[in-house]
Amino acid sequence: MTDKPNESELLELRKAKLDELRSSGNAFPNQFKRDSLANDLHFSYGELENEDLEKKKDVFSVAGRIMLQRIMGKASFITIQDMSGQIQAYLTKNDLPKGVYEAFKTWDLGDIVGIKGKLFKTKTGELTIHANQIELLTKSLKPLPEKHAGLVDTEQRYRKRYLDLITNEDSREIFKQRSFLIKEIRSFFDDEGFMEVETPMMHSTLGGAAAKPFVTHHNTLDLDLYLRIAPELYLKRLVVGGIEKVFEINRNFRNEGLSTKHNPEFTMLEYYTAYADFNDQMSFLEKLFAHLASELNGSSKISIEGKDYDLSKPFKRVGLLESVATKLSIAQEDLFDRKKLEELSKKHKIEDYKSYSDGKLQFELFEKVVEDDLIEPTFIVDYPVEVSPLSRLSDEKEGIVDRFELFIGGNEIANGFSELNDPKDQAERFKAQVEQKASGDEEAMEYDEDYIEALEYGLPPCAGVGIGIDRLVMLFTGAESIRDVLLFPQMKPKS
RNA sequence: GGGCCGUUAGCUCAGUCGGUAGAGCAGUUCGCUUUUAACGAAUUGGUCCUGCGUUCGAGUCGCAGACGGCCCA
Repeated sequence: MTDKPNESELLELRKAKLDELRSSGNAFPNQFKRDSLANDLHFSYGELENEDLEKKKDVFSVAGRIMLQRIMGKASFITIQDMSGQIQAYLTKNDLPKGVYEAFKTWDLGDIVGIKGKLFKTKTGELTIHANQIELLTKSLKPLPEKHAGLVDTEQRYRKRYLDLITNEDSREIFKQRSFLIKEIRSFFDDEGFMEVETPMMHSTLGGAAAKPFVTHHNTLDLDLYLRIAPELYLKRLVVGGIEKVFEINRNFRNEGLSTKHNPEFTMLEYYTAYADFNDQMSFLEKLFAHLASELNGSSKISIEGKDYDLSKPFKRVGLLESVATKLSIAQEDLFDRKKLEELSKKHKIEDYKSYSDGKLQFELFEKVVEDDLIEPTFIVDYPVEVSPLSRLSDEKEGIVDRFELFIGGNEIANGFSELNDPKDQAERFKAQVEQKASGDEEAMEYDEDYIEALEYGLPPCAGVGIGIDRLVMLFTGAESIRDVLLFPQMKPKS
């Protein structure tokens, strides 16, 4: 937003204050050194009494944004906020250098200050820094949102996330937890002997997931490229290359609508383990989730929709067809009867169902009727091969692949399978994808010749998993919208 | 794409039946040396999202649009 021709009175006044600072010296000093964070002081000295604090005689320097102020004639309290939390400072005319208190009184909420002084406790027991020095480090020109309610307007919270972060502790907490979870995931995979990699974000061949892509253009190569929809095919090339345990945490881009569960760019964890199968990966996921819950909350329990679930217990495992048949109170065989399948598809409003294969219809029905009800952590297994072009065929079940998806709280959280490492089979699956694309499926993959060649050198038996990090964070923080776990969710520009 | 809801001061929100636009916070001025959503007194501040229409008169009613939220597809 640019300033309007006739700027508001508030802005004008503060700009005048800043101009005065400019004319009387450096308005944006950069020399102040902080040695303490608010919460560290509370932690280290919060329990001490005034006698002990007086004996210490330590001088601390803190810095942060003025959030609250209680100004009296010759003494004031202000509350400043830094990245750790808040601390109160006590300023008196007599204890500050000449003229500083008078200058301070012209400062505003939102200004960023540095303070030096000793600690003491007020008569209500609040740890406070008694300033013998205070310096205005950055003048804030725009007024902060309301001090009690904070920034409430959802749109503004997303568009001006910095204001949301300044005023809403809940929001700060979610992003701290997000950072913590990702750090824990990294250390978990590190401990398990995985190597983290980064693979291309710009792909010349589309693959690794069923999704519509974004297209961009490289000028000097004069080449259209896709923003990646998944890193899968590159990560498996790395397994061919001998990185037998590999993972990547990075962005994927899918050209789909926006919703409380979808953002066009989102963060995905994918990992691949050589000499493991999809059953091993389900066990591994159970271990990962129990670990994350206990590291984040100190307990393996998480709360979903007001109910507690213990992630240290094995998750339920249910066959996809079984779940659909149970939900619809029909026999599983009915899901192989083309006529009955089409009737069900029509009834549950699946578009274009006539052109879909049986397996695709079974999968679509599952998504329509079962998915939302999978609140308790549940592995759905036995996926149709038609919707799993990169998964290894089951040794026992015809038309079924060694694949699972993990659902918690009605959301798909993870997708994993034993990897298809037969180059001939993979080539045929790609061809089928190309045919589907030709017949109008915008989400189908392209034929990746280079990947087939990699498979021809030998991909060891392996299994891989993808986890949507944003949805994982939603799960662990209880956020109801993906926008609440993304610092800058996609928004339409305001004209 | 469809339905419902929202958009009023910098922020949080009222606004009755269509009849001069309101409060709290923030700001400004004054007072106040242990306050803490500091307090007391005074006071400034409006493209009522945009456009068109109905009407003597629209924040309010109608139509169209923008942006956002929720639900559905």
